[in-house]
Amino acid sequence: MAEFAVKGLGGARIDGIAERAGVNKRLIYYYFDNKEALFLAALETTYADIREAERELKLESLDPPEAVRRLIAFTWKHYLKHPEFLTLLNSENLHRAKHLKQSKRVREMNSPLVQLLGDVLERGRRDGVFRGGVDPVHLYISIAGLAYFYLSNNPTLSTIFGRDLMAPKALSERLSHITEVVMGYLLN
Amino acid sequence: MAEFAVKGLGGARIDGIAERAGVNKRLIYYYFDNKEALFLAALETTYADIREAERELKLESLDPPEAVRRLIAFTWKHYLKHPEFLTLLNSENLHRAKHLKQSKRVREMNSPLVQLLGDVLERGRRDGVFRGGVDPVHLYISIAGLAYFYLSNNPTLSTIFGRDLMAPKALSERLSHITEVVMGYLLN
Amino acid sequence: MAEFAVKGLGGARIDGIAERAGVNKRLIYYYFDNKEALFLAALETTYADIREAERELKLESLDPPEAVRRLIAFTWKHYLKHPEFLTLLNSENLHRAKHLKQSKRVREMNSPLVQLLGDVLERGRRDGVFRGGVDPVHLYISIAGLAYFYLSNNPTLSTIFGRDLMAPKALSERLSHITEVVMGYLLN
Amino acid sequence: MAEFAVKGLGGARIDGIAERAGVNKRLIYYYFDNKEALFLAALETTYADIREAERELKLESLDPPEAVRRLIAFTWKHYLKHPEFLTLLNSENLHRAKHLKQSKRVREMNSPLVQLLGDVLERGRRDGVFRGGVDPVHLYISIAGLAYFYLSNNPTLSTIFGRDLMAPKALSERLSHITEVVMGYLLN
DNA sequence: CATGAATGAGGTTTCATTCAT
DNA sequence: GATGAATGAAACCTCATTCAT
Repeated sequence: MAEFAVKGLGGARIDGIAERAGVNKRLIYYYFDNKEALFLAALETTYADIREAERELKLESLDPPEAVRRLIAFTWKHYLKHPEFLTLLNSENLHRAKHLKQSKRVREMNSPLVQLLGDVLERGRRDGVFRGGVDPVHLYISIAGLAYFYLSNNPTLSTIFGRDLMAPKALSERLSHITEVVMGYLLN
Repeated sequence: MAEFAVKGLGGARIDGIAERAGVNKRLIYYYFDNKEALFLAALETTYADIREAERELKLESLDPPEAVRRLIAFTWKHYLKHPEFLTLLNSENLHRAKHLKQSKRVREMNSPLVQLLGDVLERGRRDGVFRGGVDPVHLYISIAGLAYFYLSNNPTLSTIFGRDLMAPKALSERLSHITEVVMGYLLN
Repeated sequence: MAEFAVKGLGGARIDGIAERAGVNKRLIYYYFDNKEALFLAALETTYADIREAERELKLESLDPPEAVRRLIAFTWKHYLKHPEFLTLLNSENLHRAKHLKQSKRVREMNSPLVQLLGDVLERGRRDGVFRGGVDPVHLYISIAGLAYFYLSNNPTLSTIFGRDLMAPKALSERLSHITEVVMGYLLN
Repeated sequence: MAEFAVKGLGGARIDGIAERAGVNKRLIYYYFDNKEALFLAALETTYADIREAERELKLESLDPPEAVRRLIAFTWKHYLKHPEFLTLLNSENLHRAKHLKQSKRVREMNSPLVQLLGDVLERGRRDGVFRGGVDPVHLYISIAGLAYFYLSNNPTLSTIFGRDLMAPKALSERLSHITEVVMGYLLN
């Protein structure tokens, strides 16, 4: 995962993976058919990790605004703690999701979040605190995008803006900003 | 650009580039030192393209809400029309912006947009239509992120959600959604 | 060694080396970092060979004139039998000894000959058979040079003088000549 | 000549030669058929240079010991002043004198030195100052070899002996040494 | 006399993968 | 379960040379 995360699928080296793993290169082929199968395994693991974490969220037991705030914070922190998730996804998108499409495992562990977010939005609308007509898929993508893009594109953004966007203060400001944008949009 | 966009820096092949360009492989080395120098040239060109397009925007002559809507639509359409910009940037971020940092050209053509967006936000606040305390850099990154992530991660998102997010209808819905999110956040 | 000897460092071909060695080209890179590292290994081996041979000389157990004659004959025969030593050295000198300077191995196996030759000269001087004031380093270089130049530059010398200087008779005459020059100089 | 001298025939680059000459690469091909023809031209020029210089020697007008001393000093100084001569010759020998053999020009300008040296040796023998039975070709090669090897192999020798053999003092000592060796051998 | 553009052949090196044990 | 040795295909890059003007 580390090798793929830092170098991408194409840039990763079997030699590098073997060394990081402390095993002989040949052993990798004992367990995995080829490099792409190994990549898929890494991808599946990162998806499993995030699904696992999502299960702790319990959005259904919170009042709607709090639930959304929690989802935002969770997303932000997970991406921050798991940069390999971002780079693995970028690699997979470069390959037009060809591995993901083959993966039974990932298809089986579909996220409950969109469903849960839909419920939260509906509750909020009924309570009169949220606006109506919000597509939970789009909102989910927006929350993800607001966090993902900032972190994934950090090197170019920091360079272009001449500002260290990974500094602790910049990071906490970003979380506040994302929360304000989403809540500002949702709240009546 | 096309080759780098589809395959990434590591995956692109000099042979492929030569073929697409209709020239001898050797000729590429006549003009460019090596693959990375060529990549940087492609990157610089895409930056030049977007800066060129930005100059047509004239945000300063519009009333604040209209100016923001225009910036959003511009960003969305540019990304949609120039998918290579997204993948080149992803490649560059995978390499921690190492080429960009070396590029005098890119540093010289810094975007006027953040400055202009700051002016628009200030005007809107004085007019009483926009909320105060908005950092233009963060808002700019948010607008970009809302569009970028949807398009760049489209293959995995479409797969995960089991929904064709590149269908024309989905695309126009996305633009509306982004606009609503940003305006919902900004407007008092 | 054979390939480097015949073609020089620049002219040697990895393909040629692989073929001579009867192995796959790729295997060479399994054991050696690159062409220059392989060249250094060849160079180190030739040095090891001559040092090994030098150890059999036992100059210290001979009377001085005999010791010098033996050193001359040894030098001559070693060069004659190991033409690759001459060409490898020429290559290395063309590169200003840059590989040799990096080589721990060669530095560690410094020749005992200069020391031994110094002892022999001193003994001869005390016995009254040799002249005094002879720098063993210069004498060593002279013995080497008298042999080396004749053999290394044989193609051009034979061409210029219109005389086959590699003919057996010419070779034995050369050894006699070198011996006479050195002994004529040394003996009182 | 400079490029060939520093890099050898194989290592020299047409680009490098063009740059040093301050002309377009194509122009070289206007005057010379190919790289080897250019190399031959360089080689011929260095030979012409040394023949030109030899003509100033006038050995026949000096008494024998003085004539030999002068030849030694001349050889030493010429090699020292023209290091390119040494490296060009080394290259040519690596190629087994194949260019030299083709060269009409070099064959036509055969050195008068061996003939002259033969005369000097004969005069010296008749005067009773020189030993008899000295082959002028071998002596000529010896004088050359004593100088050539020291200079041509200087990088490796300096490295092996851990001593800067190109220092001014070392150089003047070398000339003295060579002179002593040759005169010590020749004089009765 | 002079040059910028272009090229084919071939060079070193890399890399995923397999063999043999 | 584990490994050192081996390999074919292909990658990037180099270089002498020629084309067109």
